[in-house]
Amino acid sequence: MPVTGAKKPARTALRRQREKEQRHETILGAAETLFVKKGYHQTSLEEIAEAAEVSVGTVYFYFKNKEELLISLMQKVGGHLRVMLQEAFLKKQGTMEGIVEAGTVFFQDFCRSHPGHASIFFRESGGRSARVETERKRLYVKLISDLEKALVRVRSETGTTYLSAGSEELMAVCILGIYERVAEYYMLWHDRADDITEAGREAVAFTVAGIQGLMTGR
Amino acid sequence: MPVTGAKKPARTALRRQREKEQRHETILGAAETLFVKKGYHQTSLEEIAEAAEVSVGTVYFYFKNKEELLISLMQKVGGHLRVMLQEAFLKKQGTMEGIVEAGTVFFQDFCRSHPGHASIFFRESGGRSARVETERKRLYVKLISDLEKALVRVRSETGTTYLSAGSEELMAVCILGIYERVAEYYMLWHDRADDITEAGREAVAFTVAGIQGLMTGR
Amino acid sequence: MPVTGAKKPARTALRRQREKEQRHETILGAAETLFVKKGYHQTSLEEIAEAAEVSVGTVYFYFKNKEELLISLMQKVGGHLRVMLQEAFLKKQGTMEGIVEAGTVFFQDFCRSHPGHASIFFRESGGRSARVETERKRLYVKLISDLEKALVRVRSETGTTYLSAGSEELMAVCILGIYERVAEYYMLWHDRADDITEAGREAVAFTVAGIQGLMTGR
Amino acid sequence: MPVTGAKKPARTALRRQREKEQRHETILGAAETLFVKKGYHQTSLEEIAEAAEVSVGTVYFYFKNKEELLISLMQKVGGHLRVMLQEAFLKKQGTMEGIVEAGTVFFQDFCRSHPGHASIFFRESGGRSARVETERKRLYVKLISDLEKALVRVRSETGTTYLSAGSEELMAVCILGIYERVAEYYMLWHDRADDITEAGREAVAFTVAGIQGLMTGR
DNA sequence: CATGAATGAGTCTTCATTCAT
DNA sequence: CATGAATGAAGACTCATTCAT
Repeated sequence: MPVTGAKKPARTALRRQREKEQRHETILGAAETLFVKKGYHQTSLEEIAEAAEVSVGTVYFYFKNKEELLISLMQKVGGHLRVMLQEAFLKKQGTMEGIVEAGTVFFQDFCRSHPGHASIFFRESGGRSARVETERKRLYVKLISDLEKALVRVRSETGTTYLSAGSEELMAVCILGIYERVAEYYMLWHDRADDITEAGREAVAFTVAGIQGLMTGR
Repeated sequence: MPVTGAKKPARTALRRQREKEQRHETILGAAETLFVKKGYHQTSLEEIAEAAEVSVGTVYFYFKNKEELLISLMQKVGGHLRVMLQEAFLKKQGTMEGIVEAGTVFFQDFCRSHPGHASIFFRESGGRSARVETERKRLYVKLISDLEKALVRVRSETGTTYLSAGSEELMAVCILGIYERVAEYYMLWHDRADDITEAGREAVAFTVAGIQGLMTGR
Repeated sequence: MPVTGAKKPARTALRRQREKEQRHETILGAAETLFVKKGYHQTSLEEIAEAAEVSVGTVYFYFKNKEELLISLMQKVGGHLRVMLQEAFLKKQGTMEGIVEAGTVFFQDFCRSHPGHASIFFRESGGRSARVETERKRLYVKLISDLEKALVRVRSETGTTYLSAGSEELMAVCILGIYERVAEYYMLWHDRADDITEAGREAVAFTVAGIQGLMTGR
Repeated sequence: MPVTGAKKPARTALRRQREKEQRHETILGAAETLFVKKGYHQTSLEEIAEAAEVSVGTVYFYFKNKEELLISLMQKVGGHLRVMLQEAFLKKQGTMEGIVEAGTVFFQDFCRSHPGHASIFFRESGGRSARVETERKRLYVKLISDLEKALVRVRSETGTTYLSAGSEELMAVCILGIYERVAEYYMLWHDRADDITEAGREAVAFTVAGIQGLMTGR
């Protein structure tokens, strides 16, 4: 059939496209593994290339430079985290349970299934070049803003008020801080993979109590 | 008098000792300033030497290597922070007010008078070499342990219990996470130097509420 | 008609031939523009391909390598220059006016209509690889030889002699040196596009006087 | 004697200073040799270091980067050339003989004793980075300006006028062009080391005749 | 003790060139 | 013929560290 004949090149092009994306992912994955294990500065591009089973030049074909590799990783992880939290908020929209759900999702799903992600996002991203720092800030601010909005909705739905105009922002910042440190402490330092379940539960309880503590009307 | 003669070298030795300590401090100060401004990896030893108005070799006389410089700094800052918090706890021993006092001291005194310290401790220390990472962990663990003990005392003095055996530890971790992120968010990112006062106050309220939320008996 | 059928592929072949030549020119043109603007070493093959709106591989189909691109350009420009000068000599064969004409053509026509050509020939060609250097020399020698022959003819036609046996060669070299430096000085450095007219006129006068100065019989 | 004792450190410091300068020269010399032999781009910094019998780092201690090495060389050579020409002009101040003297000095002294210098100045300096190009221009402009001033003096001393207001500049440019091409043609290409003597003599004669050709009053 | 010149291993990055599709 | 992804050798440059003076 001529139709089949005509389709062939299209198929090839598609396959190529797919292969290209796969390679992009492979390289990113190799970088992630190494950054988590050895740290950004302690990882050389040659190592990344080797781990991804490509040449150094190929890494540069897919990523402008080493910094871009880290930023891509941060964005991927950050985006992933936002999506997870957002979905949790939506499940129990406008209630404190949404906050609980989000925390649970963070500690049970995000941390447990991608321990490296937390490492990239909370540890490797800090104190690098100006460019990285800017991106890190951008991502944090987005996450905080998401949390803030969820808290605003909780307030308006429950018909209460918070201590001050900036309370939602402050609480969002606190919650992120809790997530961050608890994750690093229990997962990356103590490797108490099962403790994170229990710790996460209590951390969420702490969070909820903290929020309620800043509510004035009831 | 021979006594005078004998004393002279002692005096010189003392002066030398003093000068030595001063130089040590000068170098450490120069490193701190630069690490805060440009980041650890972006600062070269030559820059540090220049800023301290000594030669590169002199820096190596006082510090084993660059890493040691960062570790010294972390220890200095970490020690300073511990002392401040410890004193706060002691003022209102065994009560929740001690926790409040500590938080206040952190946000009002520590952050406001030494903004660079927070940067060193919370940002520059992360994701460096294994050696630095170990030290960072050690310092965090100490701080957490201090907080934990304070919480234990509060519990026993107030005659309550917490949710679980690990609750104190978990809460300590949460509190440190809050301190850390709030400090970076309001001070280092937004440069809202005055907002930290208000934010700090609310963060402390959040903390207290969180702790009380994990108390079971009342 | 079968004739039409037979002719069709021929036509296609012709078109192909034409397209091929066009592409060759397009690539050469893109390379010229970029070499003039950024310099040979500062221009990458990818840039050339992009400017010519073809792929990198295509450039390699038409030119053996990057060096070949520069050499082709040099040959094109050199050939062009030779033709222009040759025509000028022929117009007023064997007289000093032919020399004048050639100079005028160089400064008015060559330089003004193709400022990039002078740049390629006089600036970009120098100090590259051995291969390029050889080619450059070959082209210069040809030009000098042309000039030399013109000077020989002038001498024999006017019935004079020059200072020595090598005078024609020496004068040819001098003249090329004048062309070269005057062109770069007024055109490429000072961008005094109109000054080149006046300067060219005087440079020609200088040249003529120089030649006459080496004539012994009159 | 205590005086000797006191002087010792001074002597050491002086010797160090001298050694430092020597090393600077050694590196510059090694670079010159290699640039002349292989060309700037074909010479790697490692080769330069090896030729100078120092480490790569040492080259970077004395020169900011590779470009700086070339620029230093150009400046050295350019300065040297200027001094030689200047001295020649001064010998026979304000007369055409000064011009003759300068030409003679260029071809006999400069070219013959430092064949590499001419290569660096006239060949290696062209078509490099923007920075180098700027410096090259600056040096050429200075040389031209020197020649121009000498020509102005000749005019005023001899009580003649030139064709136009820009004639001196134009003639200076022509003369430099002649120097340049004649040097490269006879020395670097044909390696007719003895021919340069004869060619130089005639080139000077050509120059003088050219200048006189542009003189209007007599 | 202080100095600062010297080291050189280690890195990132570029880019001409190739070749499977 | 055209494409453009892949290669990897080559090179510039940095910087922590050492050590003779």
